[in-house]
Parts: sequence; structure tokens; C-alpha cells
Amino acid sequence: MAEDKQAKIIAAALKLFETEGYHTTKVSDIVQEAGVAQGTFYLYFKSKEDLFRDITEACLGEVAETLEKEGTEECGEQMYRTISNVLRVFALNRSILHIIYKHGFASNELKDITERFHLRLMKVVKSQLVQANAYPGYTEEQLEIAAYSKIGMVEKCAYQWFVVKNCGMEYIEIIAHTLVDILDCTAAGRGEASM
Amino acid sequence: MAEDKQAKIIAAALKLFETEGYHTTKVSDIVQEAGVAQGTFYLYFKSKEDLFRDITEACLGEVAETLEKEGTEECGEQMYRTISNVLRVFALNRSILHIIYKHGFASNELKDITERFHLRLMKVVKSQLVQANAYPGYTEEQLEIAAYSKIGMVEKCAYQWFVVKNCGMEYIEIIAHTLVDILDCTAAGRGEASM
Amino acid sequence: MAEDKQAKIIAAALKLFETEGYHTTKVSDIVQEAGVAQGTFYLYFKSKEDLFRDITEACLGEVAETLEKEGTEECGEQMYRTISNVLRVFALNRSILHIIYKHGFASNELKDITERFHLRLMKVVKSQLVQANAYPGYTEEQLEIAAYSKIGMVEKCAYQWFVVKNCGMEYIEIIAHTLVDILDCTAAGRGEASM
Amino acid sequence: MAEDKQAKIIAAALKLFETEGYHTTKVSDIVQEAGVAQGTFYLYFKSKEDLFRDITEACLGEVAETLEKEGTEECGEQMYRTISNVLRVFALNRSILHIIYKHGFASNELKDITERFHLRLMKVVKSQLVQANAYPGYTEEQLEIAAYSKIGMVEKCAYQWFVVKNCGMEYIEIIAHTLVDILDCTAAGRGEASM
DNA sequence: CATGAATGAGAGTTCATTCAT
DNA sequence: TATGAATGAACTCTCATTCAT
Repeated sequence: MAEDKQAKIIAAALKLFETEGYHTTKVSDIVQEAGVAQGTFYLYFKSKEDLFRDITEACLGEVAETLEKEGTEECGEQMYRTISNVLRVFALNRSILHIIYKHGFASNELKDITERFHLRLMKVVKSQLVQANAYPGYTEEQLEIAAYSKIGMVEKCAYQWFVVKNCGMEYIEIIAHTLVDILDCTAAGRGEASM
Repeated sequence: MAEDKQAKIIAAALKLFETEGYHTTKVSDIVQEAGVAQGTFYLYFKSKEDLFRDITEACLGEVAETLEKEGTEECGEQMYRTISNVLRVFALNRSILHIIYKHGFASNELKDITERFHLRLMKVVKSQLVQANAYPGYTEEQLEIAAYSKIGMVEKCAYQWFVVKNCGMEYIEIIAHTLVDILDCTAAGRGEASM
Repeated sequence: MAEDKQAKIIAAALKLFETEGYHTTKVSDIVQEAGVAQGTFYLYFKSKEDLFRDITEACLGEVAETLEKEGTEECGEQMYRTISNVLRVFALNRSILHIIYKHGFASNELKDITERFHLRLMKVVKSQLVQANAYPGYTEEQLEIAAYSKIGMVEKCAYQWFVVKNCGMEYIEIIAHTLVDILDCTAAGRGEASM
Repeated sequence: MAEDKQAKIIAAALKLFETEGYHTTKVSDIVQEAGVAQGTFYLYFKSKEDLFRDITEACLGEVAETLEKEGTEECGEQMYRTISNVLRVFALNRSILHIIYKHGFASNELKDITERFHLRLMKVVKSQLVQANAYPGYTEEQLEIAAYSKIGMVEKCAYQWFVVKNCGMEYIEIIAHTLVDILDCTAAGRGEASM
């Protein structure tokens, strides 16, 4: 019962933050949607901002964890698998993607959380690039650029197709395939370029 | 004199929206920073949101216009020039980049504006890809994916280096160089891949 | 066990009302301090105000009763004994003195209680003055003035030394001695004055 | 006009704090009584507590200042004049006396203010006692006791007659006369007593 | 008797906007 | 055009009290 109400509040908030945005959503809206009393909200959350940060942190943490658990494999294959994995995770967590795009990565409320998330993501991607020896001869900074740019491309596509166009998981394949094709990740292409 | 006050208000708002964010910035803060009276604000702007949208639209319009004016040139070269051009434009307009990252691309206040902006950008990039015949055999949708992913990577890098790390224009070169290297844009690389 | 919980609540409330004040002290603070559940509070007290009034009335009743039991004796001696008795009672009950000074004699919650207490005190003092024939020729009103003023001086001193300065019972002597000296209570002094 | 609204708010608050008490009086009550809008309140006062403290400090400051300005004169006469002066000041400022008795000298909101006030008063009284050489041979502490006890008696009588019984200024004479009579301030009385 | 999760009325405060000067 | 005092709707958060277990 106790857990029940808290879960209801979180579900209601998630829905409203996504459709209406954080600032437009009143605590009274959340509790009404959750079917609990106004005071009940403050039994489980210190403040509206607290709930917002809790939700965001939990969702992003889940996303990051999933991605960190992915094993790194051989080059060409790995790139495709990694990208489609990230796309799938974002497709499944499109709500949080939507919320962040609605509220701002660097918003006063979420700044630190999304910064940590992006750093975590960047490190995962960079270490995969290093392990796969995808870009031999790159400086640390260049590897960081490569990592952030990959995050940027996947994120933007995920947002466009899964949130804006509201497409389903069947789009993962075509997007991942195209991204891999665009990226010069075959031994041939890169080998020649770096020679 | 009249123009003067309006300009002062815009400058003050731009500064505060960037450092404090839209919701945290009060109209009273803006007029104080601008050195005008509270009522003066409403001589030039219908509302706080109106000013915010005006500013955002004007800045993004400038960015888009600059990019649309770029001529499309030969392949390998063109990719580098386009990317560094976009990076330079973002470096020069880091304020609006910051504001949007702070406030959210899909925020209730800016949603339509940023959507139009991204569409405009996407079309420019796509038409460049088509003209350069960079990805022969791609469907319209794949070209869109290619375009959005390039926007995503450049945007994320621009945000990371010019806003978060607050780097100067000297970083344009290294970022553009790395992005070109990552993207499989040489005739050789793509030729083999599409064969 | 039952009595136990009630006593614990009263003790906790007494402590918190004294240190934090009535309005600042929440029912949740009281039950936490007492180590009982929130609901238990309402098994023993109708409301927070009810408890507050109960405590105050009981403490002040005890003080008044003690003073009423004092026998009246011969003049000079009696004055000293009465004053030192009152001082001792206040020193022992400094908590309630503190609470009332913190909350207000005429507060909405205590007004009637303190008024009754002061009336009771005044009557005791007045009757002592009458019995001792301390102020022959005084009208009823003058006797009342004499009584209230004595209450006022003892009360203020008790508050200053026992609550504000937190002095111990050893101060009773010096204060009582000084007060007696100030008051013109010797037969000689008064006799001459009234002649 | 500006001063006007602030004055209206202060007047309304003074009235309501006196009749209803600080905690019972809502900001909405004050602005309604003052005939201004809710927001106007915060144009002039940081918070409800701020207004309360402002009012109290101003009133008590006025009382203290008036008393400090009194010149010290010859013994017997001086005692009567001082006492009747204090009584008159309290009679004229019965509102603040009422408010403090209602809210508590040591309340969280006023503690520091009333403490400063009492200290100021005590010093005035003590220095008068010293100048008049009223109590030769008294230690500093005994002089303090004498001072506080006089404050206590006058204050209590002022409260009883001017606030509780709501008597007029014509009572100053009878009270002052009685208090002087009670206090052993004639050279004769004290001389004999201390011999 | 005892619990503590749930309640909901209500308070103080903020701030975008207006309008008389 | 410019001012800035005045407005009042709206919001978050508190906390005494209740009641099903």
C-alpha cells in the first residue's frame, strides 16, 4: 500500500512531466492524476524538484547501467551492436529522453545529473573505441570528440524518430544500419585513411 | 532612444537567460539589468515569453541563414568546410546554444521554433549530401538519418567544447578535422562500402 | 503502561514547549521525543492546544496551591518568608515560567488560565497584606495595586535570574533580602510615612 | 500615496496583532483591513514576521527613548515623577504592551527585541537609583535587582489597569502614588532601616 | 490500546502584468 | 514614451487530525 502510492505518484509525474513539462505540471496535477491527497506527495518526496530529480536520475542511471553492461566485441560488428543497443535503450526509455529534451540538458534542475550521465556515457564509448582500436593514433581529446559525436548522433536520431515521429522499435535496424554505414569503421576505410 | 531601450532589454535578457535560465529570470531582473523601468518592458514586448521567443527565433534564424548561404563545393573539401562553418557559427552564437540546452529543445515555449530550425538545418545538410552525391543509393529516409546524425554530432561537440568547456575558436580545426576523419566521406571508403 | 505513555508525552511536550515554544513545536516532534506513535497522542489529548492548556493549568495550579498553603505570620518576618517562598516556587517551576514568558500571558491559548492564576495570586497576597495590617488606610483598589506590584516585581526577578541567567536556588536569599529592603515594610518606616 | 499604503498596513497590523494575536492574524486579514492588495504587503515588508518585528521594535524604541530623555531629580519627588512617567508612556502605548503580553516577551519572534528593551530600561532605572543615591551600600547586583523589580511592578500594574481593565490616564496618579508609598524611598524610612 | 500512513484545508509568498501619472 | 507602485491569481508546502489495521 505504501509502495503503491509512491509508485502511483511517480507514474503520474512521469506522464505529466513528459506531456506537459516540469514547470507546467503542478503538484496538484500530479496528485490528482495519481489519485492521492496533496499531503501524501510530501510523505514520499521532499519537494517537486526532488521528485523530478529522483525520476530523472533513476531513469538515466538505468540507461547508463544497461549500456555499461554491454560487452565489447570485434570492430565492424561491435559498432552496429553498440549503436543498435543504445537506440533500443532510448526507444524503451523514450519518456526520459522526451523529458530531458523538453526540460533542457543544462537546466538548473538537471544540469548536474545529465552532466554525470553524459560523462558516464562518453567514458563507455571511449573505452569501447580504445578496446576496438578503432582510431589508432588519436589523442585523448580526439577520442573524446569521437565519443561525444557518436553520442550526439545517436541521441539526436533517437529523439527524432522515437519521440518526435513516435516510431516503433522496428526503426532501430534501419537507423543503426545507416549510422554504421556513414561512420568509417571498416578496416579498409580507416586503414587507408590512417596510412 | 526608443531603439536603445529595446536593445538594452534584449541584451539584458540574453545575458540572464543564458546564465540563470528562462524560468529563474524575472522580468524585474531583466529591467534592472537593462536599467529601465518595469513598465517599459511591456512597451516593447507583449510578455516575457514573447521576448524569449523573439530572441530565440532571431538568433536561430541568423544561424540558419548563415548556413544556408554556404555554397556547396567538391566532396572531401566540402565536408570539412561545412562542418567547420557550422562549428564556427555555433562558437559565435554559443549564447543561444547555451540557452536552448538550458531550456530544452522541446520546451513548451520553444518547441515549434527549434523544430523549424532543425528542419531547416536538416534540409540544408540533406541537399548538400544529395548535391555531393555523398551517399548514392540512399533512400530519402536514410538521407534524413544521415543529416540528423550529422547535426547531432556537430551540435553535441559544439555544446561540449564551446559551452561546457568554454573553449575558444581555435578548437574548430581539431574538432572539424576529427569529425571528417570519423565520417567515411572519401570516395575510396564509400565506394568500397557501396559496391 | 497507559499512564506511562501519557506521562512521556507530557514530559516531551513540556521540554519542547519550553525550548522551542508552542507554535514551533509540532505534534510530530512531541511524539518522536516521547517515543510513541503519532496516533497515540490523540488517545490522551483532544488536541495540541488541549495538551498545552492541561500542562499550563496543572503547573500553575501547583504553584498557586503551594502559595495558598503558606501560613501568614508576623509582619517583617512574613514579608521575607512570603517573597522567598514565591521565589522558591518559581525557581522550582522555572519551566512553566519560561513557557509563559515565551508564549505570552495573554495569548489566545492561555489568556483565561493565566488570568485566573494571577487573580488567585493577587487574592493571596492581598489577604496577607490585610491580615498583617501592612497598609492601614488603603482602599481595596490600593491593596490590589500593592498586590499586583509585588507579584510583578517577584515575577520579573524570578524570570531574570532563574530563566534568563539560569541561576540556582542560592539566589533566592539575596533577591528576597533586597526586595524586602526596598519595600517599606517595617513598622517604623510605614508608621512614619503614613503619619 | 506610497507612504500612505505602508502606514495603512502598519495600522491594520497593529490593530489585528493586538486584538487577534500574531499567529491568528493572516496576511490576508491585514491587507483586507488595510484595503490594499495581497501583493502590496510584500512591497513594504519582507515577511509577516518582519512587519511584526518592525512594529514591535519601533514602538518599544519610542517607549525607551521617552524614558531615557527624562531628567533625574531629587529623591522623593523623582521617584514619583519617574513612575508616573513610565505609567503614562505605557498608558499611551498600551497597544504594544498588549501585543507583547499576548505574544510573549521571550517568544521566538521577539525575544531579542524585548531583551534589548528590558536591558535599556534596567540601565535607565539603575542609573537613576545611583544618581539619587537611593540605595547606598548596594552591590551592582542588588541595584540590578532593585531596577528589575521596579520595572516588574510598574509593568504589571500598567498591564492590569491599562490593558486588562482598560482604564484611562486618570489612574496614573493613584497607581503612582501607591507605588511610591509602598517603596521605602523616604530618607527617613531608608535611613532608619539601614542603621 | 497502539499504530503511522493518509488526509486536505489553508498559509505565506512570488511575480508577470497593468495603469494612472 | 516612460515610469514604478499596485495588483491578485496561483503555487508550493505544512501540519494537526483521522482512521483502517
